[in-house]
Amino acid sequence: MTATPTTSDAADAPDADWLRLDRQICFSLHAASRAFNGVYRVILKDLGLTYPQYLVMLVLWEQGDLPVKRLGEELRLDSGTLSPLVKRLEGAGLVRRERSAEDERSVRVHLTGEGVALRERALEVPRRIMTATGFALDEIVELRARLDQLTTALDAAARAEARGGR
Amino acid sequence: MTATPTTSDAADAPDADWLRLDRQICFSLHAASRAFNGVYRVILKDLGLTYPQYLVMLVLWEQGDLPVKRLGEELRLDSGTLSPLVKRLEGAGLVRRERSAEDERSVRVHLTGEGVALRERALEVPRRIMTATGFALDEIVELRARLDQLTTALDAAARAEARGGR
DNA sequence: AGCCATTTAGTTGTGCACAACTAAATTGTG
DNA sequence: CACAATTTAGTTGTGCACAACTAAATGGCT
Repeated sequence: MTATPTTSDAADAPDADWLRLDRQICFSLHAASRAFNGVYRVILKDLGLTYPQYLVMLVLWEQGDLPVKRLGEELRLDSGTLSPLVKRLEGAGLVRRERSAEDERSVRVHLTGEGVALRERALEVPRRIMTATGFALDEIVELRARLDQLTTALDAAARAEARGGR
Repeated sequence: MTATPTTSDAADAPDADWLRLDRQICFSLHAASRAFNGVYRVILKDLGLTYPQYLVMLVLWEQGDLPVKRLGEELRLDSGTLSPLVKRLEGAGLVRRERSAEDERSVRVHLTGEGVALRERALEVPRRIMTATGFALDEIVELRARLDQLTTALDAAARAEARGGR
């Protein structure tokens, strides 16, 4: 925004400006994510769930019992995150973990009666979140589309960077 | 999106639909945040920095030496996160921590020569990130504005929820 | 059958986020 | 001045994210 002596072309601004801009972009996303997390934290406290635990329960409510592998695919999380998380859900009595009979490697996560029952109390959560955002439904949907687009591009780029480097 | 027997008013869809929508919204933001983090992780590995450490360095490069308190305000982080993070930066030789003489409570974070020097190598980071997003500059700026708007609303709502509850 | 690569969970270690708390210095007030 | 409230860092404990690794089961191949 400020006048820059080095160059006047917006697409090729001085590095220092890019660095300042970068601070604003990456910080914005980071902050938004944590702010969202904070709202969910407050609202979900009633249910005794954390935000990632809520995500797991949403998938189970929607799709029924699943092996840990499938849960990880749905949520883009690996076993290092899911294993202890699911154990905590089991400790809370919301799910059971059962080794599959056909494939002994696989562990299927089942909702307990208590886990199914919790869904009733969760039904009010989305509306409270919507209200908290102050956004209209179509704005949310559009933002979501853009974020998904971003995620797809970033995932591809991360893989490319990891491979080719530089 | 599917036909719903219970009601036909979009603004008052059945709770189950809202729950499914919620899963999509909160997951999108969560995933985008982690995807962004992943790209930064790969790119910053060369510099020996994590994403939050990079944020701290950006603030210091931009604003010069600051007390921990001010850093926390800039980044929306508390001492529980910043104290160990800054110590790791100190361990890496990038900053020094010094108790203020005027106010013994305050600890000022100073860039070392090495910390200042690292800025040169960081100058290429923003362009690589921009490329990774696949977004044009104006798209990024617009997304950023929307995210900031979201953060502001969410922070206010979290405070309101924490107080008034329900 | 015997062997090897793959798949699936889990474990370990590091770092971040945040709540709840402590300790020390400072400020305000009677 | 004395004392209570506030400010500033730091510590502790819990949970998430992810890399790197292990262990066990499976499937394919010769």
